[in-house]
Amino acid sequence: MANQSAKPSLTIDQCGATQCETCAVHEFCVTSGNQQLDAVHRPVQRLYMPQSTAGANVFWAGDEFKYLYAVKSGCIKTFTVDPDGNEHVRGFYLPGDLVGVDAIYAGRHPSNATAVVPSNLCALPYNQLTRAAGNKPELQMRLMRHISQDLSTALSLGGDFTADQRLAAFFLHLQERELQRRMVTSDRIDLVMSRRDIASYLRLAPETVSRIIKRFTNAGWIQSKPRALFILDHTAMTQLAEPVGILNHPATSLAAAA
Amino acid sequence: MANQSAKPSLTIDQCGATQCETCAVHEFCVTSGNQQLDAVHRPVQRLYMPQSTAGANVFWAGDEFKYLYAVKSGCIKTFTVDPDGNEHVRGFYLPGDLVGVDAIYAGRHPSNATAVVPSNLCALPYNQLTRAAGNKPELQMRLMRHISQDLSTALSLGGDFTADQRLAAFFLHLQERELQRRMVTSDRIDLVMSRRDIASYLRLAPETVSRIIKRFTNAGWIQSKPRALFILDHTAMTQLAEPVGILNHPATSLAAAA
DNA sequence: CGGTATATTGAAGTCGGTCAAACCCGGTGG
DNA sequence: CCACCGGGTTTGACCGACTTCAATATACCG
Repeated sequence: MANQSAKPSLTIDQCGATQCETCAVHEFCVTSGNQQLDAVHRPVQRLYMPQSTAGANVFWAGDEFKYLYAVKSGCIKTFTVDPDGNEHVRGFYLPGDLVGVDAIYAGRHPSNATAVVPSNLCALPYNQLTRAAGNKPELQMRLMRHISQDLSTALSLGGDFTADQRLAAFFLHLQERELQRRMVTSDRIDLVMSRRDIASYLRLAPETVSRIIKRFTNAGWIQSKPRALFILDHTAMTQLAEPVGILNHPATSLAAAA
Repeated sequence: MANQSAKPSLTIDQCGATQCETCAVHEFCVTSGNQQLDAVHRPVQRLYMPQSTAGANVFWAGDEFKYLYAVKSGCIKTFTVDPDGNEHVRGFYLPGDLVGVDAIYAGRHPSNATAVVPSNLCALPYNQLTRAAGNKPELQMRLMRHISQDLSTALSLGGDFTADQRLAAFFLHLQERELQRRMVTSDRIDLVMSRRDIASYLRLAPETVSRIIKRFTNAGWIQSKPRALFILDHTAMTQLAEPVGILNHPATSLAAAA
C-alpha cells in the first residue's frame, strides 16, 4: 500500500533569510510569534523544502530524527503501515502546525509523513531549535504548546466515542484550527484529505464516513461539497462533538451550570 | 460517577532539599538524570505531596495549570467525564512519569487526575521548570522527551486495532516501562488499576477485557493473578501487539526483511 | 464471617465493518 | 467532442467484533 519507491521524496535547501517575513504563517510559526524575536537575530536555520506534489514524502518511519517540519501551506498526513499492509493515519498537519514531534522521544520517526496536497514546508533542525529555545522563553513556550496541543488532540480523538461524535469533532476541530489561523470566521471547511484518510484517522471505514455525512446532511446540520463542507447547524454539531472534549469553545456550555 | 466532593484532594507542601536524593525515581525524574545537575544547584522548587490514598484527587478538569506532577510511587490515572457521566481514562502514570503535560497548551487541565493506589508525587511549578530548562539543555531535553513519549503512546494506542492487539500492547508496554525504571527484567506485571479502568483506557467493555485475558490464558500466553499478570509466551504476545507500534523492541522483527 | 465492590461468565443485541455493485468525476486520447 | 478509463465515493445487504444486560463468582475489608 505504501510503496516507498513510488513516491518522490523531498529535497531540502537552505532558505533565504527573506522568506520568513513573507511567509503566510509567519505569525503562527513556532519560531516567530508576535514579538518578532527573529527580526534582528535568527538563531534557527530554516531549510526550505520546495513545493511538494501530492503524495510526496517528507520522511519515512524509522528515519533518523533531525528536523521538525513547519507546514507553510497544504496538508501533511502522518501514518504507519502495519505488518498486514494496513495504513493507520495518525495525524493531519495544517499550515502553522509542526510535523514530527512524536519522534523526539525515540530519536527516530515512528511514522511516515507525506503531502496530502501540494504543500510547502520548512525544515527546522531540532538541535538548533532546542539550543535557540534556551535563550528564548517565547520560542520554548511555543514549542511546548505545539507538542502539548498534539497530545491533547490525540488523547481526545483516541477516546471511546461513537463514530458520529468523532466525525463531528473532527470537522469542528478542523474549522476551529482554520479559524485560529486566518482570523476570519467561516462555516466553510476545506476537506483536502480523502475520505479514506479521514476514515483511517478516525478508525472508521470509508463507507461509514460517507453514511454519517449523509445522515448529518439529511438532518440539515451540514452541506457536503466535493472537497469542502459547510456547517449549517453549528449548535447541533457542537453538542454532538462535545463529549470528545477537543473543542476550545464548547458552545452553549451546558456543563457551565455545574 | 466522578463525585468531586467524595474524593479528598491533595495538599502541597514545599519539600526538603534532601528528599530528592533519596527518591526512588531520582534517576528517572525529569528534573535530575544521570548528570546530577541538581546536586549543586536546584533551580526547580519541588513541592512534596504527602502520600495520597487511593482515589485521592490530584487536579480536576478545568483547573488552572500551574504544576507538572512527577510520580514517585503508585499510579495516577487521568480521565474525563462526558456530559452523560461516562468516564474516559486517558492515561496511566507510573513512577518516573510526568502528569499534566496535556495542560500546557490550553493553560487548563483538560482532564481529572486521581490516584489509582496510594501514591507519592512531586509538584513541579511549570514556570520554574521552563525557566530552569533555559539554562539546562539536559532538563529541557528530558522535558521534551517526556511529552513526546506521551504523544507516541497516545497515537499508538489511539489507532485502529483489534481489542486483542490493544490489550497485548498495553500489557507489554506496561512491562517495558517497568523494565526501563527498575533495570531488572521480569515477566511479572503489576496491574494496579482496575479492569474497568483498563477497559476504559483501551475503549473496551470490562467484560471484553476479562474475556480476552481468559483467551490469552487458555492459549498459554499469560497467567493471571488477582493484581498481577505473568507473560508466559513473550513472542506470541509481542507478535500480536506489534502492529500497534508502541513497543521499542519489536521482538523478532519480521519487518526487518523489508 | 457477612456485605459490598469487583471480576467473570453466558446470552442476546448493535454499531460499525466487510463485501460487492453502482455511481461520479476528472483526465486521456481517439 | 465524446468514449473510455480509473480512482474515489456512495449505496445496499450481510456479517462479525464488541457491547449490553443479567446472573454468578470471587476478592476485598471491616
